[in-house]
Amino acid sequence: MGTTTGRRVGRPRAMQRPDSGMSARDELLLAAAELFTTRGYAATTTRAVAESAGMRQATMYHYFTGKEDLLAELLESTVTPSLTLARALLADDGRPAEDRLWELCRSDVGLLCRGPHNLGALYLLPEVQGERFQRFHGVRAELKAAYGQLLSATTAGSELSRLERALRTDLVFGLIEGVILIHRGTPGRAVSGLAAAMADAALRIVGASRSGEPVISRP
Amino acid sequence: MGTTTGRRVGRPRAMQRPDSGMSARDELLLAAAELFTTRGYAATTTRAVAESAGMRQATMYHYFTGKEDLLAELLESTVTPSLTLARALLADDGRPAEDRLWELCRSDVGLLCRGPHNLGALYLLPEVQGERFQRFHGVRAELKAAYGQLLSATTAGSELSRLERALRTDLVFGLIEGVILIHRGTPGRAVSGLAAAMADAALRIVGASRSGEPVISRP
DNA sequence: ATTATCTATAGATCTATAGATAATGC
DNA sequence: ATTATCTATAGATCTATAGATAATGC
Repeated sequence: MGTTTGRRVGRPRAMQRPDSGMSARDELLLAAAELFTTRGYAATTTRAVAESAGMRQATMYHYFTGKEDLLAELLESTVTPSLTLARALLADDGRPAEDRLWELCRSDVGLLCRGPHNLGALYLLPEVQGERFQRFHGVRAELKAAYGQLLSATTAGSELSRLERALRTDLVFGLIEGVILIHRGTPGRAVSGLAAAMADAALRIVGASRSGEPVISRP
Repeated sequence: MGTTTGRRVGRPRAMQRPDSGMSARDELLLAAAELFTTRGYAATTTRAVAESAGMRQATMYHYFTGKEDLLAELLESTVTPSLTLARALLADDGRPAEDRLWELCRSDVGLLCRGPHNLGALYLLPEVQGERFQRFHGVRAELKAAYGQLLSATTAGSELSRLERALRTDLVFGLIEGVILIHRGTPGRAVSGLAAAMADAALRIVGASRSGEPVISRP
C-alpha cells in the first residue's frame, strides 16, 4: 500500500529512473510535447518519444496507436481548458463584455505560453489538417465562436457590421494564437506581463477597452 | 537559337513535361515551397520535391546540398523583399511614420499570403533554429528593427517608454507574421482587404492611426 | 491470471553517393 | 569536353507487429 519503488505490476523497465509519479501515458504525452515543440513533429521518432519517457519504443504502442494519436491528444488538451473558461465567461452576463473578453485573452496567452510546452506552435502543422484531428478542430471552432460572441457584446463591437465583426474576431483570435511567435522571439519576458499586454492589444483591435481604462487617445 | 523543345544541354529528363520556362533550380524551389507548406517540412522527402519538380530524386543534389538548403533559400526569399521596402520607407522621412508603418504592414501581409506559397508558416519550424539559418535570422531581425523604428517615430509611439515600445513592436510584428494563422482559417477572403485590415489593427495596437483617419473612439 | 514491459525483427522507407549516359558546344 | 540528367544501390533509419518475460493479484 506504500509508494515504495518496485511495487508496480508488470515487467520492470529496462532503463530505471526515479519514479516521476505520473502514469506511463502521461509520461509519454509530456515527452511528446517536449520533443514535438523542440525538434518538430515529423522529425520526432516514436523511439525518441518512448525512450525520452523512460521506456522502449515498442511499449509506446501499448498506450497510443501512433504519433498522430499523441499529437491529437496534446492539441485537445491545450484547447479544452480555454473553452471551459470561455463558456463560463459567456454565461456570466453580469460583467461587461469588455472585461470578459480581456480575461479570456489573458488566460489563453497564459495557457499557450506556460502549458507543458509551447503547444501553440503545433496548430500550424500541416499534419493537423487530417481527419484524425476533427475533434480538435471542433473544440477550437467553438472557442473561436466564443471570442466572436464576446466581441459582439462589447459596445464597440456591437456597432460594427456583421462582416467587420467576423474580421475582427479573426484578427483577435489570430493575435492570441500567434503569441507563440512573440513568446519564442523573447522567451525571457514574464508571461503575466505579456498576457496582460496581449489582452490590451486585443481590445484595442476591437476598438474597445476595459471598464475603467479609457480608450487610448492623443491630447 | 529558338526556344524549341529538346534543345537543352545535358541528358534529357526521364519524365517529359511541358517546359515551365523556369530554371531547374527554380523548379525545385517552387516544388519545395508547395510541399513544405502543404505537407510539412520534415514530412516532405527529397524524392517528393524532385519528382514534383519533374526530375529524379538524385538530380536534386546537383543543385542543393539537401532539404535544409532549400528551406533556407525559401525563407530568405520571403523576408528580403520586405526588408527592401522597409529600408526605403525608413529613408522616406517626409511622410508621417503612421502612414509608412501602415504601408509596411500591408505589404508584408500581401507578401506572406500571396508569395509562392504560405511560407510564413515555416518560420515556426523548430528546424529553423539551426545554424544554417543564421542569415535568415539576421535579415528578419533587421526587418523587425525597422518596424521598431517606424513605430517609435509615430506620435503615439514616441510617447511610450522604451520598454513599452519594445513590447508593442513585438506585438505588431507577431500579429503580422501570424497572418498565416488567420489566412489559413478563412482562405476565401480577399488578401487585399485582409492586408488593409491587419495594417489598421497594427496601428490600433500602437495607439496610432493613419493620417486622415481619426483614432477610434466611442461617442 | 493479468499486466506492463521487454527483445527481436520484417518490411518499408529515405538519403546521399558512385558511376553511366545522352544531350549540346567546340 | 561539358553538362544535366539518369539508374542503381549501400547504409541507415523508422514503424508496427509478434511473441517472450517478469512483476503483482488472486
